[in-house]
Amino acid sequence: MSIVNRIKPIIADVISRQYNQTVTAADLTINSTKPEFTGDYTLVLFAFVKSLKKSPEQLGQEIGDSLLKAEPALFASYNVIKGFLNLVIADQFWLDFLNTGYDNQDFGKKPADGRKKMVEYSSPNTNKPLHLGHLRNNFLGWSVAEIMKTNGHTVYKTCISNDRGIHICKSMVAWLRYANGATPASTGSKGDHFVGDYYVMFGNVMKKEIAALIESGLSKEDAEKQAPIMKEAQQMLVDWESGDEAVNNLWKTMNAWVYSGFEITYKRIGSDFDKTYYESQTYLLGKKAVEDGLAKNVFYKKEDGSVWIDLTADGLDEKVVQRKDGTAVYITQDIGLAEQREQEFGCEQTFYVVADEQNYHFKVLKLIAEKLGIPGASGITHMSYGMVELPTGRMKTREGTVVDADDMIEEMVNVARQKTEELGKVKDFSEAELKELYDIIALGALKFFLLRVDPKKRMIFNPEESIDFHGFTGPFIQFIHARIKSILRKEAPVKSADAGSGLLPAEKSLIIKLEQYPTVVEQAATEYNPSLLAIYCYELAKAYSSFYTEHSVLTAESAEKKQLRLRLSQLTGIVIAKGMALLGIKVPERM
RNA sequence: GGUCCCGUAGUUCAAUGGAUAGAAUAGAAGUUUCCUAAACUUUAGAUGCAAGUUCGAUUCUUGCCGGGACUACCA
Repeated sequence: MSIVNRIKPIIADVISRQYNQTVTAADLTINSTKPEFTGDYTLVLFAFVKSLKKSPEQLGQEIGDSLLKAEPALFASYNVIKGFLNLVIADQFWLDFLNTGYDNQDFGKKPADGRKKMVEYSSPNTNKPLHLGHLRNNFLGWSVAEIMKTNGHTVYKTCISNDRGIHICKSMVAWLRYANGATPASTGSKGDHFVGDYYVMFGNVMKKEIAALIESGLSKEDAEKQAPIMKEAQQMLVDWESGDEAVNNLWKTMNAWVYSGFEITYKRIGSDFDKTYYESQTYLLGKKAVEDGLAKNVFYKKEDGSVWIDLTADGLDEKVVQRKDGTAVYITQDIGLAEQREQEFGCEQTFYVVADEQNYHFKVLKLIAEKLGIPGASGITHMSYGMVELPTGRMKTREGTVVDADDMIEEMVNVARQKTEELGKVKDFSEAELKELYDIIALGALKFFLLRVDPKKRMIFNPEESIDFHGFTGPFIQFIHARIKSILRKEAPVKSADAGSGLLPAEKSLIIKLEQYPTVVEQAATEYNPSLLAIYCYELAKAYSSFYTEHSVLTAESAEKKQLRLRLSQLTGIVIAKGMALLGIKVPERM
């Protein structure tokens, strides 16, 4: 149990008895003591001033005295400043914590609780390569899943591949028209990029065709409807749905190209899935949901045959759930898929890692699922995250302002190589070792950059300035880990010896930070927010860095101090490695 | 028009209603005979505007200004 959770009931009990009031642990506000004051944790007293009818200063003195009396082994001293009771935890508590757990590889890990969760993330379209926005999605989804696993849950990672529809037909049409049979192999390009180029080409050609039609006298609206290439794509979608063999073969071929490209990227960034669903296989599931909804009078049919749901009572709109031609719309497919997955996995909660532009969509989705009485409907959770933008605004495929994922990674690797060569600290590394190190640093920098920000918030990526390996970055934390490993290679802590008596400030700050790790993991899991863990890892590394500069480990003042610092180093190394692993970031032995 | 989100140092990000609003980076000044200087230390710099609730507001409420998303028989 964490120290904060341990002292809370003690304090609540002391207050309750002393003032004859019912105060529970949940009523207490306990913060880390600000560095400019003396203390480890601070109780905020203002909340009790009114009900107990005493001044904050007096309250603080009385509670502080009682705590020292009640738990002399736990509280060393206290001081009261304004409405804050600053508590100093006894050194012996911190030393016991360190000496019993300094080599615990499972620190922060909870036992399995049998609760099942699903995280659906990544979910790409198979008509273009992944970009920076997809990377945020992939890193967030993967990390949240791993954090929840460490928090004791059983987690399934899934992916829905948006592999059919008009957007897929667009790249197919362009390929048919202009490729002359070219393939990724014949052009030496990566499959997803190859197909993506034709998707872009489609847009360019359509723009020209529309312009020509407008020139010949058509209105903009009509021109957009009548552009020949668009009509071809629409016809192709109809053909695809009717099972046309040629179209289906082309579709299979081009999707296979894209998947071969995705596989390379996924492997490199570490994304993995327990199950991948394909829209081409699930898009008909919505039909059953529609019948169901009509039978339950949740949906209603208009004269033209289209099916709707009225959500105005819930503050939303009327939404169409099936077109008049009987085909399913996107949201209905989602309902069908949700139902199927519930039957397959039976998770109490399903996280959809999808950008916040779809907030409305998921509000509607959950409402419909609930009204239909689909099991697990209440567990539908939109893990909404903000989009990644450039300093110039939103990334747009058509305007070529998209930051490609593969290019991005490559550039980070180049910077990692350049910096590493400049520093010249790993000249004895083999080619393979260097390559691995560059990847670790490059992806560490990229993942940390995207994960350190609160997922809910939009973030700006500046290509010129965002690639940094100094300060609040992944490579800084990796560097601290390498330093720790360098010490531990020379000498590791000894199991038997008991270490330390008093704690110096830098030692204590570090140990307090270490003790918080399980609490941070738990919080990151319940709030599904990896940035809490990223910030924590940085603060821990920073605390170690200051400690390292101020005190020598291997040539400590005494054998006892050396043992203490070796243990501090070892536990810090473990927590950094474990914490970063939950973000999908590896840490090197040397760098 | 309607619904929702966001405005914090030059820049990118923090801050369960609590102490003098924290970091990083860019700026200024230092630190290496000593476990890896991708480091450490010091310094300067910010809550869009106006009211309200509160002992206390970056946080809650309202208005204004500025930015964004959604509001398709698209996915």
